[in-house]
Amino acid sequence: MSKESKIPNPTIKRLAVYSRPLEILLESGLPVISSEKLAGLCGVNPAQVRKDLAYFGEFGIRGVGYEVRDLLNAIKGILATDREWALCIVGMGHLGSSLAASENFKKRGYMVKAAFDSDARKVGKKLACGLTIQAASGISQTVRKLGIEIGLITTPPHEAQRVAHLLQEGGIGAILNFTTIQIRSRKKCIIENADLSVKFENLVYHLEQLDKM
Amino acid sequence: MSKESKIPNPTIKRLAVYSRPLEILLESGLPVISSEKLAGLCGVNPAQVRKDLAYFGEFGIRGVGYEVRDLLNAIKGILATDREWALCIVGMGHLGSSLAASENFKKRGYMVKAAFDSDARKVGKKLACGLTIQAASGISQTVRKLGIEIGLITTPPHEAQRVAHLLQEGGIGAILNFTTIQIRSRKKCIIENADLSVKFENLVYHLEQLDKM
DNA sequence: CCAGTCATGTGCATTATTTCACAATGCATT
DNA sequence: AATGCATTGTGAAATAATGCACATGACTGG
Repeated sequence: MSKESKIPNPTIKRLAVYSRPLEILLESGLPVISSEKLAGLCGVNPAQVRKDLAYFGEFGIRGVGYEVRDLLNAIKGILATDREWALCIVGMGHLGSSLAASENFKKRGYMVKAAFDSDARKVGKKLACGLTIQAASGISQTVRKLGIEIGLITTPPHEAQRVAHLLQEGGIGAILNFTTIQIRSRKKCIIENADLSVKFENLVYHLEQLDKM
Repeated sequence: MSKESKIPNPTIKRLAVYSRPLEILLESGLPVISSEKLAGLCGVNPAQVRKDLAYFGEFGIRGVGYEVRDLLNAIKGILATDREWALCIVGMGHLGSSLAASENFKKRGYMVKAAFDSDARKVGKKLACGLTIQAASGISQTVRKLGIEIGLITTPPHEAQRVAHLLQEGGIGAILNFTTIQIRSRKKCIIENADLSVKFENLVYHLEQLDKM
């Protein structure tokens, strides 16, 4: 139904990247920036910047550039980061706890509404952010009751699939999977992987290539 | 000089993904797996699996599949994850600390050899992993002395560029940048970004698209 | 009001990546 | 040894993403 002329996924990722320097430039009071300057700050091609933005409308002024404030607002609107999102975290190990504690997320409107763990010894513990760790068995119920939209999975790999299922039972819309296994789902639910070790191995491969030369 | 017929980067990332189920399958004792099954486990196309592997040689047996043990070893060799790598972490906030504490990394051969912070109140503190937090000013020296190959930057964004410079001064080979800004470098140094908020915004954009329908 | 300058928006060529489809080949069975 | 079956390895087609190059439009100064 939607006419959406299919936006490439890399474009969405880059919009997020563009928004970072724009935030800084806005604070520094710069009124206008060219695609060339912005591209330089983000390490991409200027034509790429213009094309990415052009998917969503004409935000620039020919011969001048883009108004920093307007462009940033436009991007926030496109990415839907101009509102709050309700989150939960499953798996209160080192990573899960550090995410729960992060002030950065809250600042960006990602509100951690619940924290779960399947380890009975952790359940009931109070986190620095004020939340109390709940039993993983109650995930579906809590997700539904609190209207949680995004779930972070930071459990050991073998629990990830089961947890994903529980989250989906609760009607969650998106999952960010930090574990090393791929989650499979039948329900309509967006699943994004954030397996750090993939990043590491990528790095290490390229390092090794350099060494060989 | 190297004839390397240019391996696509997505291929490298997928090799890492393939290795996860293979590790599990190896433990479970399965001797052989087909590209179709492996592809299913990883959520990719079977032809993709075969082509990815074919870049590096012929690992399969026609009519049979791939021997799990051999294939896993081959992938580990390709990715260079069959040896230890020396790491340091700069920025001992929530994220940096949780990475330092992670047993997973150590298990995979990523050895955290040093931890830095520019906050004088944190310097000298002892971490659970046994390391003592050092002053950021000593980064170059320590990196060089300990032969550290990979640096993780988990500082606030405005410190990232300066830290990257210090790491490079120490002769580091690769940087994994967790901050929201892009690092620029003149030296030959591999820089990979692991900005979590980009993942979030991607998720949120797609969620919003679904809601609109 | 006109000419000059600058930077956007975009059609098109190029490059990169994925997927198809099938020939080649190993194994099991007779 | 020959036949049938299963699954690889791989050209070639299809799809996706990037980058070039230039026409277009906005602002400036005379």
